[in-house]
Amino acid sequence: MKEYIRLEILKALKKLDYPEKEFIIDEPKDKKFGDLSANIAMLLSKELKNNPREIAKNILDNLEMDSHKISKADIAGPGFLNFFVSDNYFKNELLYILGSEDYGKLNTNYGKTANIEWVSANPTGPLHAGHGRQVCLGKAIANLLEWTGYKVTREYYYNDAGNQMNNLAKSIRARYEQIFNPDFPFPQDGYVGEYIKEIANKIADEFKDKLVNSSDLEFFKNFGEKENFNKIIKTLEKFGIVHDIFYNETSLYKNGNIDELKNIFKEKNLSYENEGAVWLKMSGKFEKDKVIVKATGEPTYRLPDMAYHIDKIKRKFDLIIDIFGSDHFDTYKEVLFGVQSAGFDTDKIKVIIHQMVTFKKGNESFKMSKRSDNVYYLDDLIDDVGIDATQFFFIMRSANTHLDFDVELAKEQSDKNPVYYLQYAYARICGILRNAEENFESFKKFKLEDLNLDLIKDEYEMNLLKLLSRFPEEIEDTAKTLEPHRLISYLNIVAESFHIFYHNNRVLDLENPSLSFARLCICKAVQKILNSGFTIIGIKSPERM
RNA sequence: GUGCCCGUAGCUCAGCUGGAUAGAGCAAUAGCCUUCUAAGCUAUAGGUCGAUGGUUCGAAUCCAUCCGGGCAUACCA
Repeated sequence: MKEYIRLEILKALKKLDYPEKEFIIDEPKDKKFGDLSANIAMLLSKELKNNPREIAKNILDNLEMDSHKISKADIAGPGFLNFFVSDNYFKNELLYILGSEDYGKLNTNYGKTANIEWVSANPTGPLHAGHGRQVCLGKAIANLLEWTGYKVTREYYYNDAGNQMNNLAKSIRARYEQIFNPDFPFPQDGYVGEYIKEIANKIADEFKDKLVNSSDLEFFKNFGEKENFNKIIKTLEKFGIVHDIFYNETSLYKNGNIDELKNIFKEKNLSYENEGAVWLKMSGKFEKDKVIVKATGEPTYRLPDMAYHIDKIKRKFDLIIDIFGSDHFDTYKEVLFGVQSAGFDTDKIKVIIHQMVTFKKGNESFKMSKRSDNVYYLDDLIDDVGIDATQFFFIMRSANTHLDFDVELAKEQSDKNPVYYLQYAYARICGILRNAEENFESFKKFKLEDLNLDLIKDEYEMNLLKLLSRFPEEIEDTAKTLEPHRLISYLNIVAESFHIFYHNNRVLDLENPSLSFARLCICKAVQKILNSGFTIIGIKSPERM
């Protein structure tokens, strides 16, 4: 509809010999200004040295609108062109919603491939609550991309060769040794969580004291990695997240990609040795050059990260998405810089940075820290508030603002909790449909062809239809910006409008079967949109609450 | 110090490709259940959009400076 109006306005501009200019067509906040509004006249006013209202009038006089689509157009305020879309347009859209399998599913990106890499926590321990934000964001974004036509590869990258993993090995070994000798020293920067002891106990159960005084750190590392990964994957499964590919750092050594990249930097004279380490020139874009290979001969995380991104580029995805917390802000810039220096195009890579999360129980807020023993794990959070509330709370705010996660509010099984507002609307509709199915024999024989659209005229009904027809556009916007919280705002308005509709219009009425059927159809359409929306943002559609 | 993010109602936050009277949820106050789920609806109250300048027909939105908070600034990842 927006496009239609835009085209017609452009035609009118041509007729008037006005210059063509980019302008905005948008829904005005106030309904009295119509369904859509264009600001073209104000934008032209300076160039034409004329009063915007007069320009608007000229445009309006030269507009030829199809009355089936636009019932009225007028001028208001400083020179807005306001359009009133005809009710029939929305009613036809209702038929379309009811008739199509997945209204709002776009084919904009049909045939394209996307890779989304997220979570990517190293297997040094279970996911903590703070990880939840990117876990949930990534899940929603991956769904969203699929909904717009992308073939999506979900990927998890982890470092299994670095210092952190050595640290894990040492920590587990120390806990294991302590079982037999309580005085065995624990490494200074070791991981102090209880889960390390659990892993140590498991080793002791299986191998008894055979590994005491063992220098086989590799064994402890592999054992720990496997244990931690099982836990991480179990947590992800609770969200229904399944990664297609787990990509580990080690494979980049095995296939020679890291050596190859090292050579590219050397040949291009972008790296140099100093104090035994290899440094990458950051050519003034960063404060100083960065180490890519330590004096010990071990690469820092940067080099494998760069090699990994180059690998993703070589796999020819049309879109490559990374999700990181803001604490990785600098590293991703370094990595992209390195990839570019090596001669690869990073245009396809989009990085989503989310800000940190603070958790609040009542007035007490607490932060995540792996160093402390007292960690709030993602599993704990899920146990506390449930999977849907977790998913919802993590994505209901824009990723680039700090998130205050109110655990008490999320736990609340009541009207206070914003998740239930949405889900309740859905459950209510299911209730009505059940009622129709069970108690009103007469509706069963109605078919879509029997729907009398003339019976829909009430403002609450029309309001809903207008909202529903906006769904595809909302999907497109949300997908373009990769900001799932926008979709939540929209679904909120849909739910609200439904509740108001419900309150004012009795749906099932034996005296008025045709009207009841019409309203039932509206309910079904709302149900479809809500269900699609919930599926994308990643929460359930409960039939009863 | 430098880079990035944030500062909007008592609290948590939407709104930001400039547009008409700044929105929602929670909290507060007052109403609505013999009728499809009251996890709902209705109404009232609540604001110098951090501050100051600028850009223009028009700024919460763009620019500059300043103030406040977060994150980063490792031969950890």
